[in-house]
Amino acid sequence: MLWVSNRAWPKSSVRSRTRDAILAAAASVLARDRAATLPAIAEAAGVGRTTLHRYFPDRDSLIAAAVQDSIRAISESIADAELDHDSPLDAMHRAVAAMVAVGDRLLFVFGDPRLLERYAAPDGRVPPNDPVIELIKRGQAEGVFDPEVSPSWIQHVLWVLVYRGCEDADSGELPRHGITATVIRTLENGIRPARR
Amino acid sequence: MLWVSNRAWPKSSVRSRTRDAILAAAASVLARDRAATLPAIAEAAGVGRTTLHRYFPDRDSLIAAAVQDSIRAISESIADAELDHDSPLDAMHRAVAAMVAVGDRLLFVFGDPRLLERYAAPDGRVPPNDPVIELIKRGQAEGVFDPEVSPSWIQHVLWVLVYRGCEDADSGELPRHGITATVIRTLENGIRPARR
DNA sequence: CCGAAGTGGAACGTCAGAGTACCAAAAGGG
DNA sequence: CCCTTTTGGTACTCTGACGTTCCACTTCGG
Repeated sequence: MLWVSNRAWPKSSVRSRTRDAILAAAASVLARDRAATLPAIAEAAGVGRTTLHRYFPDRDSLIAAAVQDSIRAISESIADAELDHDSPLDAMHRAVAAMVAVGDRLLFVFGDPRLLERYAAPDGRVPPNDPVIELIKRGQAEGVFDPEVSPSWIQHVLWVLVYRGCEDADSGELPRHGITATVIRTLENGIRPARR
Repeated sequence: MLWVSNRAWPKSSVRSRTRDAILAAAASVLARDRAATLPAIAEAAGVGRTTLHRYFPDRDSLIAAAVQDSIRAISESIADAELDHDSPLDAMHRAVAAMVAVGDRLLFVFGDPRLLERYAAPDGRVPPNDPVIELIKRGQAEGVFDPEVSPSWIQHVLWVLVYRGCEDADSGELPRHGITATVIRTLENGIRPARR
C-alpha cells in the first residue's frame, strides 16, 4: 500500500497522523545521530516501539520513507519559490529562504551523502535540484553568476552554506532569523566586503 | 601506556609503523562510513583484527586516537602555512591549500560534529582553528574580509567550502588539482563573477 | 642461528539492537 | 453503548559486532 502523508486520510486519519509524527521524529533524530536506535526514534515520536514497527516493518523501510518524505517537503518548498521568475539574484534569495524553511529535513537528507544514493533515486537524480540548476544556468547566461565554475559547484556551495547556517542556528551561534541574510550575503560576496 | 605517534620509536619502529597504518586507515574508512566495523578497518589497514585490538583495546580508544592524530596533522599543516605572514588574502590562499592537503583527515574529523565534542578537547577548543581565527580578524581589521559577519561564520564558510571541494574531488566531480583554486575563487567572490 | 617481539587466525563468551508474536487496554467510529 | 481499530507492553529469538584468550607462525635483531 502506498501512503500519501500530506493529504488527510478520510477513513482513518489517525494512521496518517502517527505516520507523519514518526517520519518527522525520524528525520529529526537521525539528523543528529545517524545510528540512532529504533526505540529512540519511537520515543521521540511519542509512540511505542511496537507501533513504529507496525508502520515500518524494518529499519530500512523507515529510513527510505523518511528520506522520500523529506525530499518531497524540500521539493515542494523549492517549487513554491518559483525560481524561474524575476532576476536570478532575487530568485536565489527565495531559493535560500525556501531551503532554510525546511532546514531540519535538509540536515537529515544531506547530512549523509550515502543516504541519497541508497534511498532516493535509483537513477541518481534528485528532484529538488532541477529547478536550482536551471536557475544557476540562467544566472550564468545572464552574467550574474560566475560562468567560470560549473553549475554543479555553485549548487553545492548553495547547499553547503544553507546547511552550515542551519547547523550554526541549531548550536545557537547564529540567530535563526539571520540565517537567510547571512547565507545570501556570503553567496553574493564570498568572505570579502560587499561590493559597491 | 601513552604512545607518541609522530616521533620515531627507538626500540621497535615496527609498532609505530603499524600504529600509523591503523590510524590512517581508520580515518579514511570512518570518513566514508562512521559505523564501519573494526574488521573493516583492520582489513583496510592490512592487519588482522587481533593486531588492531592489541594497539587499541576497544573501538572508543581507536576513534579517540584517530581523532587526535588527525587534529595533530591538520594543526601541523596549518601551522606550516604561517598564516600571520603576508597579506590576509595571500595567507588565506595558503590556508586553503594547507587544508586541502590534509583533506582526508578533514573529512573524517569534521564529517561528524559530535566527534569533536566527545573526543577532541574537553574544554571545547580545537587547536587548528586558532591561527585561522586570528587571520580572519586581521583581515577584517584591514578591511579585506567582510566585517559585517562574525569571524566564526567566515571560518565555518572556509571549512565547509574546503570540505565540499574534497568531497567533490572524491566523487570525481572536481579535478583534484582544481580544488584549491575553485574554493579560493568562491571564497573571494561568492557565486558572482570575479570583480574588476 | 636463536631468542624475543610482533602477528594473525580460530574459537570462544557477551551484549545490544532488530525483528516477531501475543494480548490486554485504550481510543475511535457507528 | 458496543464493536472495531489502534496501541503498546512483555517476552522471546536471532543476528552481528565487540572484546578476550590461546597458540602457531613469521619477522626482526643480536
